Amino acid sequence: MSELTRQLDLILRGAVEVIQQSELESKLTRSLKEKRPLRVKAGFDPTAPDLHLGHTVLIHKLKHFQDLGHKVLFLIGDFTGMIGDPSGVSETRVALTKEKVQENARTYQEQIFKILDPAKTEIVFNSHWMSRMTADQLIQLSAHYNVARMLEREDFHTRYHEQKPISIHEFLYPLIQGYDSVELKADVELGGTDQKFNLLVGRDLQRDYKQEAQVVLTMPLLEGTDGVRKMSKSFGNYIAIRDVPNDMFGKLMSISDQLMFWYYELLTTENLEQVKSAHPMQAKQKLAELIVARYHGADAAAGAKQEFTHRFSEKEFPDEPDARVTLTAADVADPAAPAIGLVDLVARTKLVPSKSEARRLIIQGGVEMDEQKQTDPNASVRLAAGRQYRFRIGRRKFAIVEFKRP
RNA sequence: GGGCAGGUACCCAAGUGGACAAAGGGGGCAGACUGUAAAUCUGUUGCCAUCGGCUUCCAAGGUUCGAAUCCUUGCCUGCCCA
Repeated sequence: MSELTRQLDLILRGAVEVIQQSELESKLTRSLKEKRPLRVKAGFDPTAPDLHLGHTVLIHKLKHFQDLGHKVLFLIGDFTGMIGDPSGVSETRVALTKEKVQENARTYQEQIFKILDPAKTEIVFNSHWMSRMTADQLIQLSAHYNVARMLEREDFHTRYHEQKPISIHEFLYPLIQGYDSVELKADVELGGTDQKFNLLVGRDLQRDYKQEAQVVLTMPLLEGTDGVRKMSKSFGNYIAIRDVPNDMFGKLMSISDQLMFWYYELLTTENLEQVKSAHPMQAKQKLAELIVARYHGADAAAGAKQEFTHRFSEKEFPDEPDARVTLTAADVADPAAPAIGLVDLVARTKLVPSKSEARRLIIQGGVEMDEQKQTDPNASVRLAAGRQYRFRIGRRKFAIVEFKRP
């Protein structure tokens, strides 16, 4: 197998689309001939320094390029972040301060270098050139594109037709992202399939600025734990790299079997045939273990697995409860015969948002005290000093309650 | 600048003077079922509480015995015309 084919194979693995493959081939050929690494760019939003598994699909692809000897330009879109991107329609993002951006950047590094090789990675900030751009230059830049083409972007198109707001500055985002490629002289830009439009703007702008157009490589979007929408912090369906081992493990175990295969495909190098022939539950546990081990180490993974089995499979009380409450004489009506309403007690654990919620939970059979289901919301619990009461509150939360005499 | 249509609970969305804490769907939570899942079914989903009470329908005022519903002003969004 020629070196070119070897490189292409790895680069294209898992990719959705390459625009244009012939350009990629000639860039690679030239790179090999001139021993000049390709400049591979991918941009990230600094408002969400919590990387999740969705991001790692892209980061792993960057890693592939690195392994092939190319140079990774990890772009942090701090300029755009400082303006605040309102694209979620519903919520306006808060503009970030310089300090916050710096802090986020450090957080990024800490996380991405669990995957990438620092020696072959350059972290760049687009504020570096964008904050120096004059209004004059910005207007010139915007003259390189027109509104009709902007409206081709699906997101804009849809919102336009659904009569939802589109701010002017949202039009600037694709432009700025494209211009970043010009500044960086990117050979290749990676992005999720949702980024396709923005990536293509980069090609157009590079041509306008008399550069060779970058190759665009799109990667699939990873669905979140709900299996429907893309993984995103704002949907609350994400698994963050920095999730503690137990959470990470638990979240991975809660995905559907179907989604599990997809995760295997995009996040691991496991042989898919073998995965499919294994028992789904065991396969899922293995996936969870693999991923936890990647970010937290093998010991943590083994621990998380054990904890999970203990807590959910066997429904045993965990080593460390989610809440620990100590009651004193001040919490009971009659210190001589200490007792407290069940609802109040459950609310005291702070594992439910309100007393009404506690009441509901009890009525619905979601509360156990010392392995006994409690279904009477008006019940009161008699407390013996020094004794620990073990509560299960809801599906997966546990609390220890103790009454202490002063 | 002018005209028109809107702003309802976590989200979408009904309601257009009293029976509205507010239909329906999504999401969440719980129960059943399971493989710990998913799917499905059932219940539940403002707060406090024993009856019952309290605070909500963009904001502030007003009309009324009574307002999410009517009026005024303001803020926000969309469409059309300039």
